[in-house]
Amino acid sequence: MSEERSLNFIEEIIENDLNSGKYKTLITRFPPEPNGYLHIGHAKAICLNFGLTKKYGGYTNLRFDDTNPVTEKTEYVDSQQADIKWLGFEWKNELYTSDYFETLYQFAVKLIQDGLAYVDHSTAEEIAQAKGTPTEPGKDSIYRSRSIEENLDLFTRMKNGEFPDGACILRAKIDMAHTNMLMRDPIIYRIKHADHHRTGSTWCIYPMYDFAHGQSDSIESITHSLCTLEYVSHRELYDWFIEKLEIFPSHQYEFARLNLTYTVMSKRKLLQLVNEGHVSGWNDPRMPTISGLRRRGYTAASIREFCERIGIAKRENLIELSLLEFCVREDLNKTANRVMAVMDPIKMIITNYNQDSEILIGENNPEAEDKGGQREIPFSKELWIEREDFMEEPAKKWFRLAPGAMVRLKFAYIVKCEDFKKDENGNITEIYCTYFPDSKSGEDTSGINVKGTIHWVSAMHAKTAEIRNYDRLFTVESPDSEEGDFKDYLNPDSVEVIENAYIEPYLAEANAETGYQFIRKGYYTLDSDSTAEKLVFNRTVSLKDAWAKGKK
RNA sequence: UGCCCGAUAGUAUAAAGGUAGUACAACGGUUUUUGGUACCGUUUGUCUAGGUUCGAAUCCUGGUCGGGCAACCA
Repeated sequence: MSEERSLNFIEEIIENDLNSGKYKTLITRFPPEPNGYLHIGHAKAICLNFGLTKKYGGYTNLRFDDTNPVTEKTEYVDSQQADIKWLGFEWKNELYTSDYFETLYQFAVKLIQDGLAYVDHSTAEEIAQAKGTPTEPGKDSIYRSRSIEENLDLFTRMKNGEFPDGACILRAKIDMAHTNMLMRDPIIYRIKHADHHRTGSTWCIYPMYDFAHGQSDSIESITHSLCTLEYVSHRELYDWFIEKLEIFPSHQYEFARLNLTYTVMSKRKLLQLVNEGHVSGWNDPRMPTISGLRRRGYTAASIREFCERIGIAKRENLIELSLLEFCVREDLNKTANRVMAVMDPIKMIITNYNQDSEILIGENNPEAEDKGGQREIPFSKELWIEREDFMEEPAKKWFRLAPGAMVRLKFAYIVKCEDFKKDENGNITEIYCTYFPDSKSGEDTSGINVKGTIHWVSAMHAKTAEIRNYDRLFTVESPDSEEGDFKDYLNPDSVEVIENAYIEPYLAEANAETGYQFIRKGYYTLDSDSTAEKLVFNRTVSLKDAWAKGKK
């Protein structure tokens, strides 16, 4: 099929199955539990499942694994659907495990009839106690040998709501001494008198994951059921139920989940960050959620590219955040219009500029195929420039402004620094320059060569905006393998808010969903907090900065 | 102390018994009206001990290290 690119181990399995005629059509599924927001780790699974059927044909179902009514909400169903669509994938069928509750119930009845399941009245503690340990076998429950008739009757009564939560459970009868703990008579149905987000109060017994997932795969004729490594030991049970129920044999294959440096990925920990107010919500731009990344300015294409590059394997991994950043820079470099914004302003006065102002023309994106078009940029006698672009006593290899030094103002003229003014504290307040009228960008006849080009905004035309410069959320590579609580390693400087940055007028009409490059600074996007009066920009990622790096 | 996974440059990922390659990172250079981009180059690797073989990252055995497994969660 594909000769050029090497295959990952799942693609190899699929190609073998397709070539041998084992399956004619590939069917996969993405099965999130609707109990939280999707994150970049889910994106890996989404790209895998949908990408496979895109590549080999067939289709992918979206199935909400909603077997636990107390944790699941419609709100999450909606956000998860939106995130998958935004990532650029389309599912064939929108399905819910809860659609199969009746079928699953019948499956359980069959198991009982075949003498392979029983109702147990032991308490949770007793069951845990009797389970044994990985090195010691468990003990049979005293309810294990009940008659089929009695089990049938009790299970019916469980379903009819005759028992309170926890009074009893239905267990598969396998082997209490099995070396795989999951095979020691696993619980398959429990009583929960709780409202389900889709089935309401129709049911008061709900199947456990292990008694729902494989069967749901089977019902949908999923050929390749892909999940993460922590389910490896569940596969034995998955296969056991399919065999005993004599239903379509879906097969489970496991791959390593994504771990990212300077990030936590578990839903529990992300929820904690939200609940304890360390971030503003699930879509805080520092969160690794799809909605957070989107708000931060990450593009769907860049996330898909990232998932492509990290590969699929069975080994535990910790991917460097720099790869994700590379992917978004690579994408935005081709699409983001170049604009100018000054974050830490200092005034520059061009002493020999005698006009009021003029309109300059700027090319929006030299890297785009169509160059991104052009825009007007007003220029005048007084400008804002970046404080860090001036050094009173220039360092070695300093290409920027310093007394007597010359730089080009991007899209405009070459200027020479003639003088500067300080306040009583020694802070520089104003810089005085002269400009070379014949050095205008695009029609430069001055013959002057300068090493540095800096960005600027015309003071009289500037608009203001709030700029939020985000950085990594944690100070250590692997917050959850560090000693103590992962929250001890939160980065106190994960966001720097600049209340009043100066932006060029063109940006007043910035729209969300669009990435901009603030020249020499980074990629930015309009935040949803923006109002007509106050624009807010998020830094998606900084530009590489060889100068800053060299100084360290 | 049981069972199950896994182990290739700093990080990932290829090489189906036959040249250890690619990307990111790092470092150096060229180009540049962004110290960006682009382009070129450099450094760094098969966990270990045996065995099979003309030949082993790959197959076999032992060991070491890492991860998972004892929720009425998924």
